Amino acid sequence: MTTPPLRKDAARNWEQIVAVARELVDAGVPLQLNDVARRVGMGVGTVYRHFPTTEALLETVATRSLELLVAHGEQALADDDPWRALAGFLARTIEAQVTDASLSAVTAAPTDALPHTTELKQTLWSLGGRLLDRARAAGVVRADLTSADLVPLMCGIAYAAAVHGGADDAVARTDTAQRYLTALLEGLHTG
Amino acid sequence: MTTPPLRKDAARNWEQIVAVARELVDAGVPLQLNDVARRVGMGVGTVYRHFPTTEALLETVATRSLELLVAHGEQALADDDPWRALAGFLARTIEAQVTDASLSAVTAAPTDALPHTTELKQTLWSLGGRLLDRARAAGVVRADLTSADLVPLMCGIAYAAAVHGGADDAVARTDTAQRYLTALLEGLHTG
Amino acid sequence: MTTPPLRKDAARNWEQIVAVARELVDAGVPLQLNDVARRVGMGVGTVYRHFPTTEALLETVATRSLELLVAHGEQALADDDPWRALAGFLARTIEAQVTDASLSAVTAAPTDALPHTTELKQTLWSLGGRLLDRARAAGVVRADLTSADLVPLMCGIAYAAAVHGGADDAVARTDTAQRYLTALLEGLHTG
Amino acid sequence: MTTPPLRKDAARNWEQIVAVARELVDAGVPLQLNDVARRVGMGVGTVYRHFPTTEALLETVATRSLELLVAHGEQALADDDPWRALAGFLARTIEAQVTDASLSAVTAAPTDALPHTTELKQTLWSLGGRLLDRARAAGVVRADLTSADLVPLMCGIAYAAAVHGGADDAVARTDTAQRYLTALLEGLHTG
DNA sequence: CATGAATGAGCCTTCATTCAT
DNA sequence: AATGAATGAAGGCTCATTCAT
Repeated sequence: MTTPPLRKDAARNWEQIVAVARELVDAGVPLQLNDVARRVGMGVGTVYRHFPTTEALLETVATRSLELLVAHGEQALADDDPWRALAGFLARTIEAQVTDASLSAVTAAPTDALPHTTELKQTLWSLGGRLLDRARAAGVVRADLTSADLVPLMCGIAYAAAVHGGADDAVARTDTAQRYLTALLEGLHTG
Repeated sequence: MTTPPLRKDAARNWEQIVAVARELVDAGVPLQLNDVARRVGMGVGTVYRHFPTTEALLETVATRSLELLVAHGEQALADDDPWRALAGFLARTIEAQVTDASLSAVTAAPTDALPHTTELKQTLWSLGGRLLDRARAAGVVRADLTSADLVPLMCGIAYAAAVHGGADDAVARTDTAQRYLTALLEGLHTG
Repeated sequence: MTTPPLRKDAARNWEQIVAVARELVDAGVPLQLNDVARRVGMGVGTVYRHFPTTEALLETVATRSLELLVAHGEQALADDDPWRALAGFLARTIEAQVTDASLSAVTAAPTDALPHTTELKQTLWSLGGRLLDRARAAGVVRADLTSADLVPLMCGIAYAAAVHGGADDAVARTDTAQRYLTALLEGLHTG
Repeated sequence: MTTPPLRKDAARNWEQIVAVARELVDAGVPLQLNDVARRVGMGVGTVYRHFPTTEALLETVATRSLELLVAHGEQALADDDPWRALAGFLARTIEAQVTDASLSAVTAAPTDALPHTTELKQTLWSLGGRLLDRARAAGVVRADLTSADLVPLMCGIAYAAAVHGGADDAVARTDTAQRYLTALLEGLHTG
């Protein structure tokens, strides 16, 4: 549910705004509501009506990625192998973070602008926690790793890949990030 | 050498500016040259004469930490145990990053304002590279880890600790960071 | 007659809008048509249809007070004692002004948005004028006081009480205003 | 002391800003810092440096009037006749309020932007209080009139004159105001 | 008739940088 | 060399009013 407003034309505007915002995010341009408005060719007020703050818009852009991750997390829980399930989930998370700049920003943010974002994040952390618990119960992961570490570690790896790779070349960044994740997982793996 | 200008009073001004900037950095306040000038009780022009940009001032604040790390890196090379030398060096690096906000910013920056900063960073990366090479030669570290990964990984861990711990409580952040480093080193260690 | 439109549902809308507006006025919140619409749960357009401007709505809110004052003025004319009649009328006027923020605004305004408001105000000034004329004819009031002074003086006293008393505490403001009126009347009284 | 900054050119700017602001105030145009800047032909920042808020500028414009009133109040204290002293002081106050729109605004404001304004206002109220006390001690004024009533009453009379006279024609407004003051004083006078 | 999305002028404020004194 | 006043682009946000649905 991405909660687009009801009226047909308003919905189209909403879509357009988000689309332009996504392009800007992908291009590494910091979101500015006035700027977005100008690019979409709408009045500032329209953009403000749909997204009262930059954060609200950014979170909306990040929503799709969050939802995909949630979907994957739920599938992962069906995996018999607790370690494979956890590792796969984390790999997907990293890939998404590195690919989608809005996701890394929203993930690292301590507070959210939209309730929906908070829900999604909580769902996601909870899925991660369950995957981690299963792994810990199976004795395949370091005992001192808690579910509160998952998000920071994923953010850290994505950040490391960004520092390594510069702003451009998402592919290279993805490779680097997966390499870092592999090393880290090696360190977290037990049994 | 931190390149203080020659004349006595100018040198005192320089020191004062850096001192105030360090306080601001430690307090988490973003550096603004006008702001610094007001707090030091000098004209903006004076501050601009010494530090043409915010980055120049920030790098100057970071210099001490960089120098200390270099010093430690050189000592580490004297250590007989290649793994212990590398691990110790990285531990110090992380601790410094978490403790000194200017350091993490300068370290992650792709470009430098001051030539001196570039030199220091290169020296430091080179020391890290040599420590890594020794460890690789001794077969105690994953072969796919290159010296270009060291900085990003350290930045990533510091970032992860920041995401975990929030802005306050440097002690808790340090603990977290060391825990993350331990896990990562476990993954990098071989033999 | 406060001119409510004819159709039943439209009339209900009209009532609701005015009711909410009165609450806002009483709470000291500046009227904004958008704001009112949101609070009433109607579209802006509906509110605009009924009240083309903020002033129109404000005047409508003030209408009840104006009508009550007119009623009192008519009763006052029946009083045998010209001075008591005038003084009583002014006391009521002041009380209303201090109590009802919409009234003071509408009273002091040089122009009106609604013809009905203009009528009411003229009726009221005319009543005041007749009360004043009677008093002057009886020689109980300063000769240099004209009917054109009545409104300004009442507005002035209400304003004075507001300056004295701050925004809150309508009771204290009423007391103050009556005290000021008493002093002024003492000055206006003759014979 | 109107505290103009020290440097020669800055002082000239300060003067120009205040001069333009005074014109705007006299013309009944609401002060806006950007607007003032444009009219003076300066950058916005310059105006903001001198006057951080609209209120600060308005109070600066009002300062001259406040100072003149203080001066008159001090002279009034030298008058042997307590009633004449008080009445004269109030007459001057009213005249200034009616003539200078900045003064009436600043006088009625519950809080001040500039400390200097607060000082001046307090000095003025204190002078008024002393004149009132003398009159009360001499038994020539109503006992229930306190020094806290002086300001509100003066503001009220000025407001009444404004309601009566409309925006233009300061002369007519002054006459009206003095007439109202006369009536009020008659009411306050005793003995 | 009712709705409420869209508009965009207009106001406010900050801050990096320059340059006259 | 030091000072700090001036600049003005840039960005943020609100709100009265219109008009397509």
